[in-house]
Amino acid sequence: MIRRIPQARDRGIPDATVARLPLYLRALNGMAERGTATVSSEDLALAAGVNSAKLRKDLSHLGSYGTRGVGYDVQYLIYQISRELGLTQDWAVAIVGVGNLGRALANYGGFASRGFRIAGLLDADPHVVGDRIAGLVVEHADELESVIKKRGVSIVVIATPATAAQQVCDRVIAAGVTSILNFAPVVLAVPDGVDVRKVDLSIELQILAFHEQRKANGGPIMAEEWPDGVVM
Amino acid sequence: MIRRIPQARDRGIPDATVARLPLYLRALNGMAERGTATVSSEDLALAAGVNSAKLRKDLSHLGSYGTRGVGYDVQYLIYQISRELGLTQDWAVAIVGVGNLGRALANYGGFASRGFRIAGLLDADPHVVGDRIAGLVVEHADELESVIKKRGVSIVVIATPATAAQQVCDRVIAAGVTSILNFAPVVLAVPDGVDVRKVDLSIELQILAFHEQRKANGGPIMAEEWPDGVVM
DNA sequence: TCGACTTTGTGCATAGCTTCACAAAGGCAC
DNA sequence: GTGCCTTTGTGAAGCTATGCACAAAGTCGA
Repeated sequence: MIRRIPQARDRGIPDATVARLPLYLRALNGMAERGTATVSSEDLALAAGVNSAKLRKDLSHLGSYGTRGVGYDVQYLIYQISRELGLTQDWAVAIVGVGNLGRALANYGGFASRGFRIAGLLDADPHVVGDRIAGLVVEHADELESVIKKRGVSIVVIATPATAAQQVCDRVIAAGVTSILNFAPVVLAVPDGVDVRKVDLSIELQILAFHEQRKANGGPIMAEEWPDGVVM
Repeated sequence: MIRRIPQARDRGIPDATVARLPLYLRALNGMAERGTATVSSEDLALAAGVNSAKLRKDLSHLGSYGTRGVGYDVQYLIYQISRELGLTQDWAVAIVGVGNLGRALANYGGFASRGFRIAGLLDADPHVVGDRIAGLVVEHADELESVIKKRGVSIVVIATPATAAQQVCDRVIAAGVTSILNFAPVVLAVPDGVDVRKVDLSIELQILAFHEQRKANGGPIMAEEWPDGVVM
């Protein structure tokens, strides 16, 4: 779950908008690569898979960066969104837990290109410590606090088994980290002021199963359960 | 004209509720393992990391399964939520793209325990085809349609590079699949009736970076001073 | 049986998000 | 400049989600 942070009154950008900005950014980067100079809200919305009114309202929270009758300058908008998201600076990220998932994350190219630098890989298993992955040597989990402090890590990714997650979480918070991305299937308990985002692979499948079952049953309302409140 | 009135037993369950049911289910499973027979909304909400009123409202969409003065029977509630999510049946899942992420997914234990059976691993790379992962032999992507049809695959996980994702998507839809979990960083174009859920690792980090930047800048007060800072 | 106590299920107010629809603003041709 | 065209930015309306607060419904001891 995401803990809400008190936001600026004037420039408090809605959470729903923040969650979509990376989407716009990716669509814009694709356009920039293809040499597109300007783009209308209609076209950008299409590329990002949202409705154009929503896109315009989202962008209006950042400022008035479009030109009426023309659209948005691709490069300028990339810059503004990047700045808003904090991607114009370099973020040092540590990944704790170098199992299959941790390795996948370490090798994922989408991080480096967006200002996220993997500054440490840590694991508690002596058999894994010392391995070289994505150009980094895996360090022992005992080094967690020192890695965080020495390398200025401000975001930690937890990719450990569920049983270890809370302990790792407590330690990184004690070491001053306030942003955590959690892949372990547990609800982490954190004090106020710490942001936790959770990615749960099995939850997504369960949501799909729910909808799939519904399709298979021939519609949203099963005859046997037809409610009294339905009016014809 | 049919008008749907939100009500207990109405099968139209809000998306926000569906997204939380797996969370409750996990908390309940933990309690069942520890031998807890009944649980109050207060305690279950605590374990799932939500507010107890929200939990009760969510559960009320499934039906009236609690006992006032006592709480919810853990086993019974597990059954009801599982049934609602469609987890009492077996789902055959195919994973396309056996890179680091595909391997991580294939080895992830959280699937099998919830009725998701990995029925196929496919990849286009001849060097990977034939590898044995999590008890399955990787098959060539050319076999996609036949694997889907022969093994009754109803959910496909796309863990390919971005460039291959849309093509894979088109093929699985043509083969009759209507539920897709996409890990590739692209917006998939799909016809009506097809469900796509997206997990994007870098988006989550970008959202964290946004909040982290806010904290670092001293919070709401500072925000007011940015707007006209940079001119292009 | 009764009364005290616990906990659910939900009406209601509020907050947040989405979408529509259009005036305002800019470009462009002449 | 003037008029026309395109597209933004946003007020307002409608919809969905959240959380409070409490009546209703149950348990339990005496």
